[in-house]
Amino acid sequence: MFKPLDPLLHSQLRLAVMSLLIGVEEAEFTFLREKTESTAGNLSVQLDKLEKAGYIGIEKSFKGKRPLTTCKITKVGLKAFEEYVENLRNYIE
Amino acid sequence: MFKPLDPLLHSQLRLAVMSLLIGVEEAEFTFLREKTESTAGNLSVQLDKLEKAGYIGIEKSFKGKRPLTTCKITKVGLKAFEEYVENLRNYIE
DNA sequence: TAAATAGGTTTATGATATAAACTATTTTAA
DNA sequence: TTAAAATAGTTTATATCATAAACCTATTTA
Repeated sequence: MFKPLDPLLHSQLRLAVMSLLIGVEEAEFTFLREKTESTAGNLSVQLDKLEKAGYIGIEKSFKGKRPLTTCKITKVGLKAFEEYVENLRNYIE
Repeated sequence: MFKPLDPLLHSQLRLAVMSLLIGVEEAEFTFLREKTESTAGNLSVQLDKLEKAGYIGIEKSFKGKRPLTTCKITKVGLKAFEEYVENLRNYIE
């Protein structure tokens, strides 16, 4: 009936990040920060967790002379997200 | 875009409880415990929080000689749940 | 060249979810 | 008839987590 909800995704900010990443090829740190209206510190921590779980990939490079962090959802992440949503539906429908 | 999710509802067990209470006139503690597969301690704590927020009403009585705790969703609780679900949709659709 | 901005990371803390331990009563088994 | 187990919870302890504050380094601007 109520399947457990992946604690990594059952978090407002991480869920928002995953939601954003599903719609795009890849996204920059600042883009995610603006869209989620989060602080940089919080976003940084949550991105780390998603990366460690293998849900997203993070690439660090430079845009001109400034550091650039680019995020991309992985197959594992996409699958986890879909399963989370599927499970969540039992709670809200 | 991403509206904040009511922290009181963005919790697996409390959400499950509210989900159950929406479907019924009222529900006993033991019913909720079985359906959610939670421990009694956890359930007790979460019911308290829902009650303190005014999302549910709790009545204590007796069934025969044994204590009986009965829970019921309130109008405030129903509205909060509906708003939560509405906000959540932005994250998962 | 001092101050502000950009693009983050690390650290501190307060809140939260959860289970373990506990209470009180009732039923069952020996 | 009393010891043990079950019922129906509550209280307490803990470990984790989300979050923002503080911090860092390089770059741009006044």
